[in-house]
Amino acid sequence: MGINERKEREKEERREEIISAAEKVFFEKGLQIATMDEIAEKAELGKSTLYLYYKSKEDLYLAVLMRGSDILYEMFHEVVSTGEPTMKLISNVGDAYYQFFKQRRNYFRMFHFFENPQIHRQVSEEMMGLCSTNNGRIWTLLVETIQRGMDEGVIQKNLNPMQVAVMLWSNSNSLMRQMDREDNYWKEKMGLDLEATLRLTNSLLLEAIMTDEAKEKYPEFVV
Amino acid sequence: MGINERKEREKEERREEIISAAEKVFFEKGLQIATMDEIAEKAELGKSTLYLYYKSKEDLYLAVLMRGSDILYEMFHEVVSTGEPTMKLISNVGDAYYQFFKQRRNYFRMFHFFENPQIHRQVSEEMMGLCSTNNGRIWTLLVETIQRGMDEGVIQKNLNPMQVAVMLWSNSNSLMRQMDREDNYWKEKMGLDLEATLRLTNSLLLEAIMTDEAKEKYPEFVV
DNA sequence: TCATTTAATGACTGATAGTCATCAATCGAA
DNA sequence: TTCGATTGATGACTATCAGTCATTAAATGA
Repeated sequence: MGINERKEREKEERREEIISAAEKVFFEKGLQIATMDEIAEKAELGKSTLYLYYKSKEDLYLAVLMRGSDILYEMFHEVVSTGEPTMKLISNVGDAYYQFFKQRRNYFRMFHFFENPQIHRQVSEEMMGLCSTNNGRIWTLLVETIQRGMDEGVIQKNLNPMQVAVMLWSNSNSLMRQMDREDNYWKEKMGLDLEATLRLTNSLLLEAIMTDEAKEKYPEFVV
Repeated sequence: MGINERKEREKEERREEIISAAEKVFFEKGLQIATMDEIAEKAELGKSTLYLYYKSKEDLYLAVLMRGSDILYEMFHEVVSTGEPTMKLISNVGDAYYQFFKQRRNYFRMFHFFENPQIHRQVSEEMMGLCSTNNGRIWTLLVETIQRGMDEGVIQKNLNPMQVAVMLWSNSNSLMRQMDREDNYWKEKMGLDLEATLRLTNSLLLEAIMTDEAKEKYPEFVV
């Protein structure tokens, strides 16, 4: 039955076309201001057609967003697969997230969706499940890397690896969010370089979770 | 001219009534789902009347939010006025923010508004100005306290006091935001206590910015 | 050839932010 | 006290937009 396979493929292609059209509009306008009519026009489809593929505007938004989390996962995966010392890997993952922020700003912005539960009214169960799986991969990768650091004795063993992951993520994420919003305000009005602040807090936290042996072995991580 | 003063007073009272009605609705539904019709009904006024007092739903939202930032300012102000050692003050301010989070959850949630610039389309210049002033007071208070810590030699002098303020705020805020969203998820699915994570990161950062003399003098802040 | 399944759509509904012409109450000058 | 003017309040309206549904068009295969 080659016909069914072709149809399946075409359907998948159309789905991707819709995501690409939506991406353009969401990048430009954000979730609130983007309209399904505009996305439909950009996709050269009727608005109703979009609803054959996605149940709501929010679902479609998440479909775009997942392209972003796939990219982030790949970046992290590449970083932790280099075979460098684990302490360096953990530090590099932080740098990679900053790279993602700088290079994929539009996707980074979309991630804010998860930070504002008030928007979630129209998200379908299925889509939320897909996103959870996607995010889970990233968390697993982070936690495993930190666990490895503990096993190798460079990270203090009395800490909870997930706690460390949340701590580092939370800190980076929050400062980058602030940079995205109002970097210029802090720089010009307050004379404060948020990028430097990010580097500083990362260093302080990293140093705080290292073992004494690791500090001797890797003095470059000691402020 | 007692009449004009009475009118002025009545207008101010009505303004407060509107804010109180809006507060109930926004607390219950959040910015997106709350409707001006519902607020008008709760205030026992016509919807159009609301627009005589506030230019948009967002402006009204910010009027409510500012009640929250006034409360937070008062809490911080009380904490830093106790005359305790500055190191203790800085630590207490962190605790106060956590108290605010626990006791004034609804206001804490509203603060998220500032973290999502995509919502801001309808905020008037005036209202944004009022909010900036309000927030400015809080930042000034934080920065001054940290500066005092530096002057007294308990905080490392090579740091930028504003940088330290942003660092501590950003860290607390981010973790509390996460607790608000999905504390149960992390607790039950991941076995992770976010409150403990918050305490840990606060301790680590605080210790990292202290001078060596301060660590000797105040060993309770050393992990 | 034609009935059936599938994909696509335009016209529609319902909800809601924001506007505006009009009305009502209060005020102050004559 | 009277009446024009000012101020406050409102209901009816518009514009916008997410989401629905009956209908149409196209592809399929018996």
